[in-house]
Amino acid sequence: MSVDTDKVDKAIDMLKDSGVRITPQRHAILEYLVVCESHPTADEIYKALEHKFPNMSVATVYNNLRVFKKTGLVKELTYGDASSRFDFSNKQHYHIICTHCGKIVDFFYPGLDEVEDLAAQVTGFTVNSHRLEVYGLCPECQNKKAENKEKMKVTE
Amino acid sequence: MSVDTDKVDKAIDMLKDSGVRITPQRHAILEYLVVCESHPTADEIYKALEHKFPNMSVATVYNNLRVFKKTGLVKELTYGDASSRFDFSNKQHYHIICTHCGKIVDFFYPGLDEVEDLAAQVTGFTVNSHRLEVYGLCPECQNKKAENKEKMKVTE
DNA sequence: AAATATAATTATAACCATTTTAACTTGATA
DNA sequence: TATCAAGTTAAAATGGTTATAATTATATTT
Repeated sequence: MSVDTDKVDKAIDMLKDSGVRITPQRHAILEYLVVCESHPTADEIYKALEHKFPNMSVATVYNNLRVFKKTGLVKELTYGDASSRFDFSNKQHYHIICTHCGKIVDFFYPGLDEVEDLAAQVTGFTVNSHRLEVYGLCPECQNKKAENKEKMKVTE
Repeated sequence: MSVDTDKVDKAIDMLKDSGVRITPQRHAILEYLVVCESHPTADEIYKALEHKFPNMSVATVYNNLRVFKKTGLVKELTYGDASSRFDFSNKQHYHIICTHCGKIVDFFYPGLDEVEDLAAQVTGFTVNSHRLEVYGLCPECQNKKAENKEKMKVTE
């Protein structure tokens, strides 16, 4: 709890230093991103806070997520047609995503700087960042799959 | 040309083997994906073929891209709100994307299997695939930036 | 080659995440 | 207190993608 409060306070300070006004809505959105320990969509954030701010607009959520993105506090994970997810992150990390249920789990892996270096050399680009995602089946969905196979055998 | 024709023919055979009917529209979309040597959006494909198929619907383009994706012939690159891009790919490769003009360039980099292995170990997932993108400034946009700085100096 | 069944295509409307707009409110500053 | 910029709100607009239902093409069987 106090760790989270600390995280939020640090983030707030960082925003103030960047000249960003701290409104109650901003504070609440940021706090939720830290506390929820997941990768919520804009709508999830909106719904989670509507009891506290019955008049808050979705636009406010989107506006402020954009503000947070600019400062680097928050990263947006885009998925085509589906909703983006937003990730409050201090440390560089990657995501592994279940292709069956959509669950997202963080993992750490150092040393992809060389990929950036090689890409820069080969293409002539100057490199700023990269994105890596791994796709597969989470343990729960593996079990479900196994159970279904069992059922099939029985009813055969 | 003959290399491309060969690629298309192989892809067609592969589709037939998977029990996919080859319609004129399918053939044209596939051919365009091979020949265009880029990563077109669904709308770009649609526009590129409308002189050949004046009655073709966008839905047909989307439907068939989905069919191609299922067989593994085509990969979808998603970018949140913006249009997906579609990539006809035989070899495993990655993309470097200009954050200024949006240009996408392919590059090769072997040996990210270990990332998959580590992610699987740490998370308990079974891994199928991964996605890596590098972001930066393409040479052209680097030049433009440099030119603008020069201009600033002159008019100062 | 004709008949049949299945799959694909078309045109249109619907969907839904996100952004835009314009009016209004708040907060900081002079 | 007046003023100005920034933030918020509510509603409408945007735009990529998908669903629907009717029509047409394709493959298979007779």
